[in-house]
Amino acid sequence: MHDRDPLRSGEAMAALAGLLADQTRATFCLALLDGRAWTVNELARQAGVAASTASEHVTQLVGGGLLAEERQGRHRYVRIADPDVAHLIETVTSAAGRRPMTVSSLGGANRRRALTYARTCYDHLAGRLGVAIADAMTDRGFVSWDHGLALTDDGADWLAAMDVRVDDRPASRRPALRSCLDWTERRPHLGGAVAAAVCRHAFDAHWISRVGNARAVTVTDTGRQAFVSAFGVAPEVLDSDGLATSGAVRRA
Amino acid sequence: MHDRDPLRSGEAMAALAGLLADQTRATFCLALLDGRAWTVNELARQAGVAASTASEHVTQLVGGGLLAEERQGRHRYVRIADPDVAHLIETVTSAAGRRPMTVSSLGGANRRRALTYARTCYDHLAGRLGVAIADAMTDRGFVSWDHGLALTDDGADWLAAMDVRVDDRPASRRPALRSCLDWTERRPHLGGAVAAAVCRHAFDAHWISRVGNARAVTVTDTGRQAFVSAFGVAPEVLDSDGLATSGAVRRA
DNA sequence: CGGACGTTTCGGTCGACGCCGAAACGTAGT
DNA sequence: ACTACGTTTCGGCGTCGACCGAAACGTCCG
Repeated sequence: MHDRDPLRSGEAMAALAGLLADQTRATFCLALLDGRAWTVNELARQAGVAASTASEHVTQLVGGGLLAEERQGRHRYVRIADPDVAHLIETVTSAAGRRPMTVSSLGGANRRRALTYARTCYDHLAGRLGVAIADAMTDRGFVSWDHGLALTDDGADWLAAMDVRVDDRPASRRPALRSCLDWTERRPHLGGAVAAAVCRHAFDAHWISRVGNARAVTVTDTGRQAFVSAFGVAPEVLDSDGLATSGAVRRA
Repeated sequence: MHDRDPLRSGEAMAALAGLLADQTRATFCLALLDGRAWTVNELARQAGVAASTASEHVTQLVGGGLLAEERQGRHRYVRIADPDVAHLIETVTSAAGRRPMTVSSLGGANRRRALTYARTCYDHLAGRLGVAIADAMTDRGFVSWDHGLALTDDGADWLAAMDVRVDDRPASRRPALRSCLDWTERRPHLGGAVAAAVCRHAFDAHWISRVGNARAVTVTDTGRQAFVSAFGVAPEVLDSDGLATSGAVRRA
């Protein structure tokens, strides 16, 4: 067994991918994409495994640098370590979603509905609301897709006018805007530092609030007004049960 | 065993990550990042496994949609299926490279040198040359990093003047420009459709040519002139043995 | 036709790993 | 101090999958 060039051999990549290659750990990561900290027990219940099993998995994920932990009393809270990891997980899931793979079990389509409306994706908005925001900002000329995704000058002014502060000097060169494929809408929504700032602002201004302990969020009445007037989102999109798929196929 | 919500469970993600979670398959993917088609035997030798083993791995990767195959006579050529897959692999490797993980074996540092100078990364340029091009295009105002990575109007004009045709309507919304972390330089170079067009043009114009059957490329004399005059790359960067790290820490 | 060569299939082996329950450990609250 | 509860450690079990060599299969070429 002659040792191989570590650069060409996929040692590190295989080790990292191996952390995501287990159904239970993958479920953990998906759950943690809501950006909040979960306890070991919560994760165990989410994935349907024993607490002892969950503990071992969490230890692995923390050891691999994917999760950061914070111990408080008898609780052990874990969350996604940093935006890079969130991006990694998003990339893998969206790649997985677009690939054939065995079969889609089609079950549980009911519970799905709650999540398709509006939810958080790590630290930004996703679901029909997230996609609608992306569309609306495009229509108003606040973001441009022409040469890669970018915030326009108008967009920067508009954010400043709303007093949305974008974290401009984060660690590790996080992009201001990123396109993030939405796995329910099958269309892109906005990620990156700007989208995170918008999401944070939406929570702070009580435009949206969490429902239950999942990723799902609801839009408040004031939020409804704000999204329609300031963002230019079509009102019917915000009907929590509307089947109108908004004005799709615009940037097809 | 009650079945779980397929949206929340990491079924698909675990399956996809599992394809990359094996050292041998990961090595295949890394090798295939040069963008060309390899035969099963070549991959087997690259990873140091038997041909039969390699065949089975290739079948898995093709079945998972990561690789596309093309059979010619008694040969079976495989290549990365599409730019999305290349992006996936790049994301995982760069995430793996920035993570602690066990230990870096530090061996094979010699062979590394050949690759640090200039190489291809799927369909664009990487290595010191790739990073230098990214820096130069930034300095000349052809790309902007302010609000996400974007090609400026000057950049578009400049490309047109050089007769570099960018594939503008590809499948699956490929971004025009992407930042791609370089694992030898530890700094970003340019990926995406624009960078692919530049790379293709560089080959067509004989600015660069492949050396051996690896990812490494050399810069020709005409290429040297072109990179210095048209791109504004500092000449010393193109010295194949120069230790000058260019004018680093510019966009730090 | 017959050999050379790239590829694939098939058994079979072996190690790695996910899972559990039971018991131990720590913290928090009564 | 005693109880409750979240977490962790430890054996042990079962499975999955990576690997190889040998043999079969195709294609190309002399």
